[in-house]
Amino acid sequence: MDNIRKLPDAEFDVMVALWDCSVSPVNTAYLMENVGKQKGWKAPTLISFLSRLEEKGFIHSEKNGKERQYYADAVKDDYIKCVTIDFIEKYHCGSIAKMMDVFYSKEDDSSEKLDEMKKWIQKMLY
Amino acid sequence: MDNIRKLPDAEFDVMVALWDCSVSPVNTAYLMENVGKQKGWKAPTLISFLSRLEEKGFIHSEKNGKERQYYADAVKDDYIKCVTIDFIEKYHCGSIAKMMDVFYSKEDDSSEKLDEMKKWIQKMLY
DNA sequence: AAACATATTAGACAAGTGTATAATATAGGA
DNA sequence: TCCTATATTATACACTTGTCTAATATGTTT
Repeated sequence: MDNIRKLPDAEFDVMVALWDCSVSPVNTAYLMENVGKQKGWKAPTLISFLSRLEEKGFIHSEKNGKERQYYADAVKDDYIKCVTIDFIEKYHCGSIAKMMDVFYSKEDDSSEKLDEMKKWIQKMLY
Repeated sequence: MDNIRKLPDAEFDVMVALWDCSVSPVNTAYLMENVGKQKGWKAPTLISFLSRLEEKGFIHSEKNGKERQYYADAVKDDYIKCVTIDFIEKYHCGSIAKMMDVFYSKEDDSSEKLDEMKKWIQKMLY
């Protein structure tokens, strides 16, 4: 329920890489391979983001020889849930239904979002 | 479908005030009354945000005597729709259903969000 | 031990954002 | 017309974010 600090884009991308890898810890080389490269970052750029994430308490690291190993501390689902709640609050008065309205208009009653939601509800109800 | 530029928090708050007022144009005094005051801004702070919004093409203004009148140009629903689509893309792989998963867990089958969605779907289906 | 290769650190810088102070313009009254 | 009150403008400044270059540290090879 606490308000997790919202991360800037680049730091979030790094977190995703950390969250989505099967092993832990990982080193900078791994992260360069998995996000840095696609983003076109130089190694110090990546490490800069990692330092900031560490300051913010999202990760911690250990020096191992000349390398450094990184561990994610924040929990992905918790973070995503927080930002999602904040988002709905800010842009849709806290109402999921209001948010859905955005995707549905009288003229367009073939909304894929509506279908998607129907399926989702069905699944939830069995 | 264009990617509307995402506004920083303070500028968005000003836009909301502009969008949600019944008249147009409005002057700075009105906006101070309706957002500035609650936020604790000094007049030049508000005007600073207004100038930036004008640069970004979200509003335009006309000088009238010693005052200035502001007009919203961007459309609220369009903007909200854009940021919402971007959000779902970034945090939920573009899937509303995945987003709903965040609010639903096996242990907690009394989710209010689920109820809200059931009602929404019902309404949509009549 | 000296030299190399490579990873990390320190520091820097521009752009964007939140915010304000000081300067200027202008409507209205004395 | 001159003064006053008030709105606007011009600037400025600190912090955050994205990004990097130059400096430093360390494991490896000779």
